[in-house]
Amino acid sequence: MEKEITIYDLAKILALSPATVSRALNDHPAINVKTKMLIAEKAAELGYRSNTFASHLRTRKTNTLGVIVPRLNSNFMSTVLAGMEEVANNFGYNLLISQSLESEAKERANAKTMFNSRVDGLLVSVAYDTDSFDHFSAFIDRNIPVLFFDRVLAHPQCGNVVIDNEQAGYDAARHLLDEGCRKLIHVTGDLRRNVYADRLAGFQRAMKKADIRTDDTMILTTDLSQDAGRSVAEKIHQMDQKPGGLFIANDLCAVTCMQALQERGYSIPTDIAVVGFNNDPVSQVITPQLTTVFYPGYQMGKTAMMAVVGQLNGTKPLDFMEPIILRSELMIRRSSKRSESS
Amino acid sequence: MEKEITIYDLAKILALSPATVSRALNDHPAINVKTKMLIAEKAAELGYRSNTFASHLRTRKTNTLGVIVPRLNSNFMSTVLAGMEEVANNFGYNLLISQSLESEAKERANAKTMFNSRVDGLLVSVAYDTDSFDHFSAFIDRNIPVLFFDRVLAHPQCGNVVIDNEQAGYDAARHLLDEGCRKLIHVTGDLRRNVYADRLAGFQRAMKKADIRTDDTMILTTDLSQDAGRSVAEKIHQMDQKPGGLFIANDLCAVTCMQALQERGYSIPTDIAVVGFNNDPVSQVITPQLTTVFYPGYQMGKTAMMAVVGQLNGTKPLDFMEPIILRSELMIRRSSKRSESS
DNA sequence: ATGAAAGCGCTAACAT
DNA sequence: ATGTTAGCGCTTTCAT
Repeated sequence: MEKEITIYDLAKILALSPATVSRALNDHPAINVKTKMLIAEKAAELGYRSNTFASHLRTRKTNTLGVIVPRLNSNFMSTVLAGMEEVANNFGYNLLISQSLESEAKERANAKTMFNSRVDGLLVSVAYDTDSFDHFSAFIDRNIPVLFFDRVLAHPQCGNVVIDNEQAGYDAARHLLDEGCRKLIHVTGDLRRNVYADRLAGFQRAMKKADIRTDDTMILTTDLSQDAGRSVAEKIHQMDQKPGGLFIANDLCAVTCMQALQERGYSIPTDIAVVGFNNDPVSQVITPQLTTVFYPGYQMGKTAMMAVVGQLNGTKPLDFMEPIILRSELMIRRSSKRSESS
Repeated sequence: MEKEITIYDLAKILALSPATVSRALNDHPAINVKTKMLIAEKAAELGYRSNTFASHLRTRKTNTLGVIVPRLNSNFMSTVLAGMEEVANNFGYNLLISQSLESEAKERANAKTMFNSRVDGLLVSVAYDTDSFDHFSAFIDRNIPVLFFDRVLAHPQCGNVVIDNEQAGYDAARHLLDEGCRKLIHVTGDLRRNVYADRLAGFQRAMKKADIRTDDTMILTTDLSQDAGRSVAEKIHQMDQKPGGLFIANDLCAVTCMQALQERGYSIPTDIAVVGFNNDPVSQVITPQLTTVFYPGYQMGKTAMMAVVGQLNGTKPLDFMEPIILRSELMIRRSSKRSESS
C-alpha cells in the first residue's frame, strides 16, 4: 500500500512551491523549461498521479461525459458506443455509460446521477416511453450541452444526430412496390419515437404516391422484439388478404418473423417480400438474406461525440446546433427481390 | 444559469451548521428526524446537489468502477456490460467503460486513466495480445480490487469469473465425434488467452480419448474474425483430406465460414458438421442453425459486478477470491446433427 | 520565473 | 443532537 504522492511532496523534495509544481505539471508557459523537466522527472520517479477530484473541485470541469442508451446489448447501440468511446478517448474524455432499459423512470434516474456526477456533457438516445423533457432541463439551465442521437427529442438548445428516417422508410416501401407488391404491411414501434414515426411517414408517402390507400390494418405497432416478430407472423397467417410485402422497422424482429413465416410454409420473397432496418449482422446470415436499411452506427457515435466535444472546446457555438443528418442506404438483398431485373 | 447551492447556503438559511446539514443529507443516525426532513425539504426546494468531487476528495471513495473490454460492439460483451450496469446501478456505483480494441497498448492507457480517475474497483477482460500484468499492479499495490472476467489473467490477488472452457471444448469435440466425424479441425484464437487455450485443451482431450492423433494441421490459429471464417473455408477447400467436423471458437466466424463453404457447394452438416461458440443471435438465424456453446453473458456481468461490490462493501474478504465458474451448455442444433438418433 | 495564501465543498474528529 | 474546525489536493490571483 504505497502512500499517495501530492504536489506538496514534490514541492518539498525539490525545494519549490506547490504552485510552481502545479504549473509545471500543467505545462504553464511561465515556468522554466528546466524546472519543468526536473519536476516531470521526479513526478514519474515517485509515481505521482494528479488527484482529479481536487482538480475538478477547483476547475469545475470533470472531463467526463454521460451517455444514456435504451439498452447496451443491441448490436446497433454497442456499435454507436464504440464510436463514441473512440472519439472521447482521443480527446481525453471519460465516458459514464448507463442504460434506461427502455423506461422513462430509469432514464430519469440515470440523468439525475449524471447531473450529480457533474458530467461536462450528455448524450442520450431516449427510451421507448419517454414523454417529457423535464429530466434534461437541469442540464440546459446550467449550460451543459445535451445531444440526442438516433431516438431524439426536439429542443432548440439540444443537438440532434439522426438519419433521414422518413426517406429511409420511403425508400423501403417504394422498393417493395417496385418489386410488384401491392398490399404492404408496416411493423413499427412506439410512434412517440421519431425513428418509428418518421419511417411510418415515409412508408405512407410512398403508398400515397402509388395511389394505394393505407388503413390501420396495415400498420402494426409492436415493441419490435423477437416475440413481436413471431406474433406478426401469426397475425399474417390469420389474414384473409395476405400482404405481398412486409416492412419491419428492426432487423432482429424481421428475422424472427421471417423464420416463423417460413415454418408455416410461406416462401420468401415469393409469397411475401420482407425489408428490415438496421443492417444487423443477422440480416446477412438469414436465408434468404434480408433487405435492410444500412444505419451508420459507428459513424453516428463518432459524429455525436465530436459535436459535443466541439462545443466543450468552444470550436462550435454553444447556443444552437443544427441537426446532423447522416446518410443511410437501402441494402437490397434476396428477401425482397422477386424480379431478376435491375 | 442558476447558482450552485452548497451545504453552507443550506446551513445559513436554516440557521444550522454545515456539519449538521452534511450529516442530515447522509442520513446520519444522530440527527433528529425532524431536522432531517427540514433540511431535505429545503435542499429539494433550492435544487441542491451534492458536489461529488468535494465529497470524493474527503472520503477517497469515488463510487465509480472501471470496466475495460476488448470491444464494446460484440454481442457477448454488450450483454455482459448490460448485466454489470444493472448491478452497479442497484448498488449506487457508476461505470467508467472503455475498450482496448484488442491492443495491449491501449489497454495499458485505459488502465492508467482508470487509475487516475481513482476508480474504486476494476473489471477487465483482457485484449488479444496482452502479455504482461504490469499495468494492473498499481491497483493491487493500492488495494483496489481487480477482477478479470471471461478472458482472464491468473493472479493470486485478482478475482476471476469464467466458464469451464476446457469442458466446453471437450463437449463440443466429443459431440462431433459422436456424430461420426473422424477428422476434426479446430479453429481457435490467440492461445495466450485462457478462453482459447482451454477450449483447445478440451478439444485435445476429447481427441485423445477417442484415440485420434491430433497434429498441427488440425489446429488453425486465427483472429476469429469474419474474414478468418472465409479463409478457413478456402483452406478447407484446398485440403486433400477434408475434415468431417469443424469446431470454431466463435459464432460470427463460424457462421461466415459456413456460408463460404455452402457457396462452394459443401452441404452442412452432411459434408462437414460445424460447432461454434457463444450462442450469438446469428447462430439461430443461419441455415442450418448452428450448434454452439451457450455462454451466460448477462449472468457473467452480474456475477462479476457482485463480486467486486461485495469486496468493496466488506461483505467478502479482500485478500483472495476463488475463481467463479459459471455454467455453460452445448446447444445442439442442425449444423452438426447427422444421425437422427437421440 | 517563482512564491504565498486563499478557497473550491465536503466530512469527521473532537468538542459541547 | 448539534457545532467548531481542520484539512482533503489542487489552482489561481496577487505579490515579488
